[in-house]
Amino acid sequence: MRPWCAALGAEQISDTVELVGWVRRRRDLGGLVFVDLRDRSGLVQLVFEDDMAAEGEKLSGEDVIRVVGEVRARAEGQANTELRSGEIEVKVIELELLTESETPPFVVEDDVNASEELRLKHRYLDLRRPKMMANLVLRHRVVADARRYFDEMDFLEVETPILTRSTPEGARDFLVPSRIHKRSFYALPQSPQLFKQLLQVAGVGRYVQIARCFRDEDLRADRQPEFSQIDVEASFISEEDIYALVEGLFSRIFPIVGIEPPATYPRLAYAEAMERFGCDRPDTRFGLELIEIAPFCEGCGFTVLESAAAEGRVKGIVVPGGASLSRKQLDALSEFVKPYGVPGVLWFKRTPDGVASPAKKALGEEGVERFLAAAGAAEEDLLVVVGGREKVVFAALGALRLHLASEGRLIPEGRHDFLWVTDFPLLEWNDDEGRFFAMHHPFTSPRPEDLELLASDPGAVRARAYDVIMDGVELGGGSIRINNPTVQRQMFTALGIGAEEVQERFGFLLEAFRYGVPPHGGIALGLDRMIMLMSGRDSIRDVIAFPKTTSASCLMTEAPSGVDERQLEELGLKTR
RNA sequence: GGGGUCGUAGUUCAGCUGGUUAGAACGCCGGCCUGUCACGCCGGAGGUCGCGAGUUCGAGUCUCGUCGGCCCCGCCA
Repeated sequence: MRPWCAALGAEQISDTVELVGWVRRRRDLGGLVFVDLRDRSGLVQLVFEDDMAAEGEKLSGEDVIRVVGEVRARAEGQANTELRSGEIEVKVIELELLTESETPPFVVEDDVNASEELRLKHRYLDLRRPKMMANLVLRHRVVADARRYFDEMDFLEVETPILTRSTPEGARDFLVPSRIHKRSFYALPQSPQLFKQLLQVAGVGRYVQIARCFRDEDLRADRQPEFSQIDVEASFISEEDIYALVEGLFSRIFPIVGIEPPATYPRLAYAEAMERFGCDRPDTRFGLELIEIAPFCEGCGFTVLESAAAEGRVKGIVVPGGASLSRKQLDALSEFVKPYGVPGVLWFKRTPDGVASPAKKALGEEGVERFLAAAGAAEEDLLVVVGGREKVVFAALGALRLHLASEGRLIPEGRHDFLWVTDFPLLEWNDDEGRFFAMHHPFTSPRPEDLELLASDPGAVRARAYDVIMDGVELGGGSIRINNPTVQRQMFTALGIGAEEVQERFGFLLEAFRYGVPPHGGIALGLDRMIMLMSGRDSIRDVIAFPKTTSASCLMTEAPSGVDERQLEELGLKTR
């Protein structure tokens, strides 16, 4: 095989090699022409001299060429330490222009900042940039190592259907019309959930799949309509087995980028995570934890606080050194929290000149002092307080905490925190629909000691569910599943799904469970987010070869698109 | 569904309170150049100011609408 460009080094000196690749840049000195040749591995410098100089002059950016040349050491002091192949260069003896390139719409180099729109339209050029190619390489290495890891642990990779049936609950499905069965639709899987459970009934015992999942919901920097999971399920296991399995996996793959996770991760109950961080996927790399304020509000003399404490929750954050924030900056904090459904923040300051707060008139100097003392605010500190319904208070302060940390650059460079969040609620009340929904999914096992609450106080039941969090990003989540048909029926009852609907939607699962279902559980890890964190990017688009825009289109293929009338007819469909 | 922000040479951007011929850098084209690696020097071409209305004597600039990119809320695990 031909060598890769960047693989050439001192060992190949005086070898004659054949190279292929793309012309990255030409430096034409007249009778002497240098060309950087690029392939997946990187760059090597070609030299066209004497008779060949005229040949080299004809080349331009992104032309595809084949050369035969002699590897030689660069002269003293002319090595390029920026290049892996910088000690050598290749004196070209023979040149073949395989294909000429038109001038590309943007220069194919790492530090050229073409708009993402343009990069997505010409994704093949974008991927040619070394940083993007490195992301593809990293992704491959992680997947390859993960597969090796699970193979060593006796897991079996099994493919599950992409054309499957629509199930209620969870995200909106992508639907695929059936030509053969008019008015019937397949759905693309939101995850292989039911199949991986059925594989346990089948006796696979330990299942893994790099699975593509589809969810028709609005997009974000970390959300694409199709994404990949490292999907895992096993029989006869407990939470502890899953934790150890995932910790073992991460210890294998994170070192690829120089991150060494601890052998085991701290565990945090959901309720505690919410109280301390206002978030079920806390970033624990910095402080600014939430403080309970409500006990100091009763009878304090400031009606807003009194009623907030009586009807909901009041919590705050102490910002060390935050007393220096200007009025304008404090107003901005209020603006920041408004979208989360609270009226704003109430602030208290302790400065050398005394205390300050918009509530000072109502509370008096002593009142303000009492709040600051209760929150443990030192001189020059700022206390911000938010009151309202529990859900919005947590949402507002959880978001504000992250905002303050990034504004104040409070996250230590190079630090990475891994942790498990456990004991999630089994069910979550939905106001719009007026019923409970499964927080994880309807097959998640309640904790046995909470089982009796399922009928009386469904919201209080804790689940045998867990999420693995890194740096405030949810990398994955899973649960021990229900393997008792009676409990499963109780769960459906709590969800308000009638017996008939259960039979129609999930009959096949319940039937399977009649024939010997092993206790089982699993987890799904977000591969794209994992690669994003490993490569230090802030969007999963950068680690997916051909991603969609935030409006779910592909700028390269212009998908989605209209189709022929005839295709619609065959499917028995009419568009409006 | 809602909010914010951006859209001007091939690219990244500048363009003031509306006013003559819309600029810069990089890229591109031509010329010179034998040790460059962001090569250098000289010269040149290149514009549907996203699109559509409106206000105005006059719109890149103001107003409304619309399309597209990005970020966030809702939604989604």
